Amino acid sequence: MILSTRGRYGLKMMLELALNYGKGAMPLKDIARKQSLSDTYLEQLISPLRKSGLVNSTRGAQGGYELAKQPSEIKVGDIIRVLEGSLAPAQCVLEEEPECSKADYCATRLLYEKITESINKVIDSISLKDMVDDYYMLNNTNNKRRSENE
Amino acid sequence: MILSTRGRYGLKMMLELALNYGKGAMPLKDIARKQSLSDTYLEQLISPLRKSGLVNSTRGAQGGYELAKQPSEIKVGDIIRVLEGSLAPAQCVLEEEPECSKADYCATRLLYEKITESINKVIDSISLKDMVDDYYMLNNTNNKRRSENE
DNA sequence: TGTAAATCCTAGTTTATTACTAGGAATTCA
DNA sequence: TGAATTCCTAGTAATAAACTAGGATTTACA
Repeated sequence: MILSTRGRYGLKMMLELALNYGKGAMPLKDIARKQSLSDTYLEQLISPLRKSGLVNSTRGAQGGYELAKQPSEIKVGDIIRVLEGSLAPAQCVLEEEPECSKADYCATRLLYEKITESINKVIDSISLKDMVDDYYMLNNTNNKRRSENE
Repeated sequence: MILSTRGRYGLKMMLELALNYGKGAMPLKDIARKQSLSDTYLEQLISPLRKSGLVNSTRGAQGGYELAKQPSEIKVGDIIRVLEGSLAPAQCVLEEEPECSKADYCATRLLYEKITESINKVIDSISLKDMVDDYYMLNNTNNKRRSENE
């Protein structure tokens, strides 16, 4: 499994905020309830998202969170990198000056670089807007669960 | 980090065996020494590789391990999947009948499927032979460390 | 035929990471 | 003022990762 709950729950949260985009602040408890997740845990995850400028918060009663930019301007990669760190297969790919003390390290590093590049290409090409579009597409054609549930 | 030491050490081992391909069995201690890794730990990793038919073993004195197929026939993906399991971002991608109880699960699942597909494309297109070629290419142009060291 | 060099197997142990929970301070609207 | 909320720090419990230990089995070779 590449993503831990941090990344997976974080993506769900951000999708929820994207669905709510333009409708004002959404309290964390609402997000947690909609996704059946622990709100105290989500609190831990949304904190770095706020600090990295992806979401804005409003404190106090009637407060909550909202996206800091348009959904189309937030890439899945931005979210994942904040919550999981870089999705590299090995440390050496992340270093400025990787010390490949043996040549065979480099042969595996080439591989790791190719994997990293390929993952980044995907997660940096998909925005929250794309996910919202997918969401509505799935919702209208395959099922009506959301409207039934809520 | 996508790969744990299992995958990373496993790849190193297999690259070592690929470099030794055609020269008979190579004892695990030699591999461990060349890669500066614990041989008792590598023992644990090579066991599933043998059981999955990627390496053959010869027991007893003068025994060791060798690739069960030509390096060109062993893909990096074969090795990684044996040692790490499938590189999927989330469980639901691996399931036959993923139960997306809410539609938004599906929107993230589409994303996970795209990531999975992209990773598989890379790791299933690179063989041990490719890595060996990279190894010699790096060794001849960038450095001579290996020949100095051994 | 004995011995050293190997693989093979099972079961531990330690360390690190993940996945949370708890409690309370600060802020803001009604 | 009081309820609803974010914000912050520190803990804890559970799980997974990264090894280690010990011994049984096999085999080449002197």
